Amino acid sequence: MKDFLNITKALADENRLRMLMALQGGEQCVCRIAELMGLAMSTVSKHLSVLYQAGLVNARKEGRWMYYSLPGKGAPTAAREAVALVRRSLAGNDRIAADAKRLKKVLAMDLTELCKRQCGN
Amino acid sequence: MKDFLNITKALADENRLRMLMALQGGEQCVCRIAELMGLAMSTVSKHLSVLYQAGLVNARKEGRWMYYSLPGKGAPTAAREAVALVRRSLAGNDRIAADAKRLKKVLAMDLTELCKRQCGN
DNA sequence: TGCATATTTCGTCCATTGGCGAAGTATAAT
DNA sequence: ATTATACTTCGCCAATGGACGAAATATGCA
Repeated sequence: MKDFLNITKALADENRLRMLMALQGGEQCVCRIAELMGLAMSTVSKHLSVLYQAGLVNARKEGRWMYYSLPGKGAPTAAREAVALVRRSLAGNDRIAADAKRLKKVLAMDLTELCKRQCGN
Repeated sequence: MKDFLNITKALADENRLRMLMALQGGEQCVCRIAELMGLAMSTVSKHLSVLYQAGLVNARKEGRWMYYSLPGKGAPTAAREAVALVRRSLAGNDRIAADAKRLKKVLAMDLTELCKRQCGN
């Protein structure tokens, strides 16, 4: 019960849903997601932590960067099914589409440049 | 997005999950659920309203009683899939099993007697 | 019509949550 | 070693959410 509730609570926030959907484009570091969402890095970090606690994202550290991604086949069933439900339910959504479009631009930006801007904020 | 968010928010509460699961035993009026959950009737009514707004339960009025039930085949896909996920995820849960057991006792109680007690509270 | 009663709505309280910036932590580069 | 930087944690504030009891709203019954 507690596990499933962690999942549903993690999904009960628009920004976290947007982040999950954005991760469909592959793993991302916190900076890029902060840039995409227009939120403070600390806020994004917290959101990703909530998603991670619920098992809805993987986390991988590489140097100074943390890469978050959607859970793979090894992930618990409940988490995978939840992510699948989100994907199906938000597939055609306008906001999500706009995010995906904007993500491309963010991906084109220079990473260190982008992070510097975020951190200097 | 808003619709799906309504669903996830509705599912992000333990008592509402318990109510959804309890409705697997068939449609129930507010009194019985209040008795089952040990919550004030106003609280239960609000919870059911949240579930209803999200499309996760049907509501049927019969005389003074409101009967809530799980959505049927006519319900939107997102809602039906969400309920299905809840059912799968909480199927073997202890608390849910205890609720189901207790629900039988509640069903055996006299309805008007039970409601009188709830209202007099 | 008036009364009983099942449910909803309202007002209030307290706990939780999302947001930010500042401070802390860990890792790379000089 | 010192500095820079990507991220997390902490402390705070405002907004939201869940709980209750009281008041309001139906609906059936005498």
